[in-house]
Amino acid sequence: MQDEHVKDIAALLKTMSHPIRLKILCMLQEKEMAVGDIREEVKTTNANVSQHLSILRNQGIVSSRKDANFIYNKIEDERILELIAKMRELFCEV
Amino acid sequence: MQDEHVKDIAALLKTMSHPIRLKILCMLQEKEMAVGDIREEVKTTNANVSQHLSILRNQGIVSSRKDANFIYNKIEDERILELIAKMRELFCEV
DNA sequence: TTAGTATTAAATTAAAAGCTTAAATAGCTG
DNA sequence: CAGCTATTTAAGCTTTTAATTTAATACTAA
Repeated sequence: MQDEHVKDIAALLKTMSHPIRLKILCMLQEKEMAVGDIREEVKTTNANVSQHLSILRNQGIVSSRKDANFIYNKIEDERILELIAKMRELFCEV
Repeated sequence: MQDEHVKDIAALLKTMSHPIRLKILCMLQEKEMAVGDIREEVKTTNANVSQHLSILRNQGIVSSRKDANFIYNKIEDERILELIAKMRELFCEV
């Protein structure tokens, strides 16, 4: 693995390494969700969820679409879906 | 994914998300290495490598054996090998 | 247009992580 | 034992990161 890859992947892992952000990514595996929906599950403030979402968007992991008052978020990068699936397989099952 | 898993995996990712530590883990995929060997490749001080290794050991990711003056390190957790292989496949190839 | 809801931005404060340097430990070898 | 090498630990300092609060913006529907 070249240094440039190491740098990029480290940055990706760092973005994913916050419990709230990781949980958001897990929830977004199944369906797209608005900020309010996410807030209910992770038990924090709207503003806090929004901040974490913007970190995920800046990394290119999550994308958003706007519909009326709501902004729906989903995982943009297919590879993240695969990576999380692998982590589930390795660390959650059996 | 339950909250406990989220917490554990987030901690694991955090440990792996430092460029030096990630590079160390990549190097240890192939063979065990002493602190000095690692230092040559990551361009920092012995003390710094040692500190990063102790973080990796505390997480249970890396184990060490002593031989004469040298301490040889290797990846202890098979799942980390698999996870890094997956990351390579997703983010480094093609 | 106004009230209400959802989202974002900015600023502050507190906590954690990282690097450097220097000192300490452990084991080999002459 | 004395000197050398490899590694670890500790202290001090700086930089990042996290969480919270507050203010601002955007849109909808009555």
